[in-house]
Amino acid sequence: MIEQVRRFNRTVTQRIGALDDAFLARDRPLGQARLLWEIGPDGSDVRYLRARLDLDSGYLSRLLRSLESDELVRVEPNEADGRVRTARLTSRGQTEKAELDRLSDDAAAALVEPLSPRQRDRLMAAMAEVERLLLASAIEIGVCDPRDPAARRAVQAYIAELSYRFDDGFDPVRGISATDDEVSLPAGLFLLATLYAEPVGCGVLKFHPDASAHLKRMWVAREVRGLGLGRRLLTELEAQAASHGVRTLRLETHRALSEAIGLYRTAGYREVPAFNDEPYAHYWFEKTLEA
Amino acid sequence: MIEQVRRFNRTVTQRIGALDDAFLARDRPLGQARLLWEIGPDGSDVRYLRARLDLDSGYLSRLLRSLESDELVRVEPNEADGRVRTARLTSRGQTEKAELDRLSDDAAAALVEPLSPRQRDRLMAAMAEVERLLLASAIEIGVCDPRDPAARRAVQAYIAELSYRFDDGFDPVRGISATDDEVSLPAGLFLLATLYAEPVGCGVLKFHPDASAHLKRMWVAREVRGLGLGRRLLTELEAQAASHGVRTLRLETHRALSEAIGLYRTAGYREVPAFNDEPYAHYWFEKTLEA
DNA sequence: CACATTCTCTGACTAGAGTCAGAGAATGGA
DNA sequence: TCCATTCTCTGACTCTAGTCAGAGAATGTG
Repeated sequence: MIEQVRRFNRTVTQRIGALDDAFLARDRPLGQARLLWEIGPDGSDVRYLRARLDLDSGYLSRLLRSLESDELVRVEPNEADGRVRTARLTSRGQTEKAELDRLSDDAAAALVEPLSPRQRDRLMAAMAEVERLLLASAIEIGVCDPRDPAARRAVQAYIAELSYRFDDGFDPVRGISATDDEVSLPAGLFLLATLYAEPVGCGVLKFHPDASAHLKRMWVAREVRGLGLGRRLLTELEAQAASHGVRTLRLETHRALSEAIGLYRTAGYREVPAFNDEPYAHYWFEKTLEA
Repeated sequence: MIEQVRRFNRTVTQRIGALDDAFLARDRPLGQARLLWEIGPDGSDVRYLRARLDLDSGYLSRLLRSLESDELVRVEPNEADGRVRTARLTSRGQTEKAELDRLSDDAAAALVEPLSPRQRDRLMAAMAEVERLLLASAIEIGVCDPRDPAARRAVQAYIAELSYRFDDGFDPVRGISATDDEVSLPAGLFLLATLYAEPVGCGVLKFHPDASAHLKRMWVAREVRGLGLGRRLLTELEAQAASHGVRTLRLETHRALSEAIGLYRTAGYREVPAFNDEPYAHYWFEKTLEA
């Protein structure tokens, strides 16, 4: 298997990487080209660019100066915060970016050109599959403080999702609580899944004194559904629970969340009578963890 | 379709490219690491390394010096030709290379680690498919002088293949001729397929005064079979023939070459009575080209 | 044997990519 | 208001990668 990954690696970097680098940049240093690309049509704060491209602030500053002297970019103060500066593409910069885009398109087209229509179809399908699965493998899961901004965004997305899907709406304060303290160690924990530092999933545990735990806030972002993230989160939550001495996991869920219900059933949860009065619940589940 | 290629590109270079570069080299400049890798267990002539990695001779020389000063490589004169020098790994160099290998393996393993067994299987299959098709698209086809060393190697491989497959052996001088002059323009042409500058297929045409041409020397290297190269070669030969005013293509083939026979049939060639006395032929085919 | 060619190497460059320390302005919180 | 922090920028570096010209030894060829 590892041999396959490495062979793939070799072929792909030779074929695709070559296109990318020098090619795409048309006499422009790669760093500048990447930056031009990342600024985008609406401009970007310099600090965002720094974080996104993971550049040294001095280096980024110099890159921006050189793009400015080519009149491709304008860097202007941010009106909300005087320390921050915002980079915007000039109209010349937009033209240049469109040109880079075109070259990249051409390179991609040249790649499939020698293939027969059937081979092209198969290549597209296989590429989509590889991309999907590499995306899945790029998702990182870890325990995180619920006060972390990324965790906050995850919970907000979770609430927005439920409000949208429940025919009766969703008001988080009406349900069983999951305060910051309740889902921070040692009382519980917050598990966050991120893709390139963006939150794409979460789940929380509240530990109880009787070696049981309550599972809540299971959420998987729409853009990464179908990648098995729900199951990965659930497995990891169970492992975390077990390592904290939990023997029984309990959870409740809403009838609208059919994928979640399916997930719980296939993961070995059995339906039990209502063990609380959560207003948004229609199903209650329980699973005994292996020692 | 182009969008798919570019999306793939982005994801893959982010996930796989990252592994490769700095990572794999463990504090060693990438150039040195690549060189260490390319020298291989039996050593390599410096000129081979230069051609293979496409490096400037001065640059390569300096890279070798730096590897020598780290005692990873020994460069010694070639006994057969005093101008040529041969680079060999020292035992320390071999250890270092094994270490790079191990890191690369680990990186590949980490890539698949978050996936479920089923996802891994699908990823492996999709990677193999992408790799295969990108390899196919990397094959370049062009008219070439039959005296070119790469063309010579192709013909030799062709002869070796037939000698192996024909139960009655194969002696190229007994068959219909295809001399250098006969398969050079304007009398004919030699079409060569190369993969990374290595010959992997060929085919030749001999033009006749009656607007017909004779097709010979169709060969596809074993390592690239199943990539549709035979059909690509045939299509290109037909296009070349048509552009030289040919209306009728003729060819003969041996009963042992079943894939070729199938290819000719599905490409619109119809079997005709023997039109020559080629001693190794069992089938004769003909196709009228569209104007 | 003379002469062109092949092969490797050295010297003298350039450019891109990136690091590190610190200055200076703006901001936020005690 | 003071002080720590945030954000951007400049100056002074390093390292890798790569180019170009030419020297010098060995080899092949008419």
